[in-house]
Amino acid sequence: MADNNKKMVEQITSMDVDFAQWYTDVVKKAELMDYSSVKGCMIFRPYGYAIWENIQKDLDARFKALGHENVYMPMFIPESLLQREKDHVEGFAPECAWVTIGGENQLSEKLCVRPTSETLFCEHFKNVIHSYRDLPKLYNQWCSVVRWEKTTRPFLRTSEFLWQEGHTMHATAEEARAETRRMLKVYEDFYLESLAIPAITGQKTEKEKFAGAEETYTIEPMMHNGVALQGGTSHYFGDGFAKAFDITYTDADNTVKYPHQTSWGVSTRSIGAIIMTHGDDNGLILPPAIAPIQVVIIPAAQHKPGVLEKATEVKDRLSKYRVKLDDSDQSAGWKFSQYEMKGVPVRLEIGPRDIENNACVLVSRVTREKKFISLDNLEAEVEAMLRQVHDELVDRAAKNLAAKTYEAHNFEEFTDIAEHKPGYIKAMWCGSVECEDKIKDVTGGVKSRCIPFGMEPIDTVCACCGKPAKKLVVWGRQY
RNA sequence: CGGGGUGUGGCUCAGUUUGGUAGAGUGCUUGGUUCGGGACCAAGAGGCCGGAGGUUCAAAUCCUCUCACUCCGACCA
Repeated sequence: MADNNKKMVEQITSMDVDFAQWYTDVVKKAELMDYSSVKGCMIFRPYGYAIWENIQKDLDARFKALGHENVYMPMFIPESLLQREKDHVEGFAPECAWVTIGGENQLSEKLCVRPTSETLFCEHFKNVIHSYRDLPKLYNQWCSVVRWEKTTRPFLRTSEFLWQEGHTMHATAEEARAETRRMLKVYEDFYLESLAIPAITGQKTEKEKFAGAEETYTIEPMMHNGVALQGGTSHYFGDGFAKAFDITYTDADNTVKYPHQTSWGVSTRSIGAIIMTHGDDNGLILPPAIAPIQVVIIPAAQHKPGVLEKATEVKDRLSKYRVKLDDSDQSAGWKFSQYEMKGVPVRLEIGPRDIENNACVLVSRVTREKKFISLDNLEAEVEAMLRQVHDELVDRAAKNLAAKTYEAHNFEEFTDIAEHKPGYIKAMWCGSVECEDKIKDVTGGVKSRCIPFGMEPIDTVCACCGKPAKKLVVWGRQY
């Protein structure tokens, strides 16, 4: 192995040449998805869907550990129901798909294919919440939603996408606010621990918050090219929907009150985040926690007696992991490239020479370094390398995030960075929509990502207008 | 929704300028030799050229309309 960084896969466009084309190449070549004849919709192929299943399992366990229960709501929303909350319908109406015909008859009321399910949950909450004893209600649903997008890209923006949407009702505003923040933390932990993606978290500005919400919180991972991806959001609704839907409960003091509401969601867009955060010119790199195949075993000289037997034995010893033994008759080199393209975190090579020495070879997808190990230490070495892959991915992503986060103290600095340096810009903000609009206008698309948690002010005046600053905001372009 | 690009065997594309009835590589199938970084030889199968209409003796090629994908904006998870 003279050059570990040599590009083996000619079919994938280099990231540095054309990031968008690289992305499209990877999702296709890694067999994550395919296009369908339905405009704006995509097919999840087995490997891509398996990633989503692992994400689901992981997140679902985190939700259930906190007491959330899964439910399933209808996929249609009658027009009158959607219109109950004014801001909400204004926000979503432009991207709704409508059903107007049932069978062969015109419907008396058209049905929206759900773009999100707040209204359906509220209609139901009205029926099941009567007493303070009925609260909190901690619901979640796994489903797909439809938003009639004008431009689509695999995983990042499709007309139909898969997600989970949590919807909760609480007795008090404090409790609902705490839930909103708690679920954002769940997302933050999930991104870091399971997807190996460190991210900035914080609150959305008024301009960027969810239609109908009082407060929106967000997790904003940065992709390899410095562009942001909204990775998940958590909303606090106050009692706005409760009032619009007339949801009330009788409190312990026998007074009638409105409950307070939250919702929060993560979608299949998170798969796009994985691809664009970790991938390289050889293809996908999957974090071990959600990789459909964590270890691929590739036998060398597999036709020679004893090799496949030994490889199978190794596979059995690693049964606590998701392991695949590829004994197809492709050449070993072909298999190496194939599984690198598909982002399998750890490759295990075993051939006659290794078997003679009671050894095998482990190769990390991140560094592609070969490590010769004794079969005596097999389990521990595999465990260590999987952990190492995860840590290296986190480390690499954190370095990228840090390296591409800049500070701007005035408008000239801001526009200069926006034009020349892809990434995040930390800058103080006066709180006005005018400054947000101006920045977006002048820079051609840089928007406020969030008012981040845990960052100190860097100045006293707004980087845009020079008036006294209220908040530090992280700005950037987004997918 | 505005601007660009592309639609030709499964995939990547040539052929379109100058109409003459479809080609390459790769993949696939079968047989053999190989096998530790995308192996080689041989023989095969597979496309009425995105769709509709028009011009013409003749259309992948020219004209009109349409659909899809893709990139760049605006909108959004």
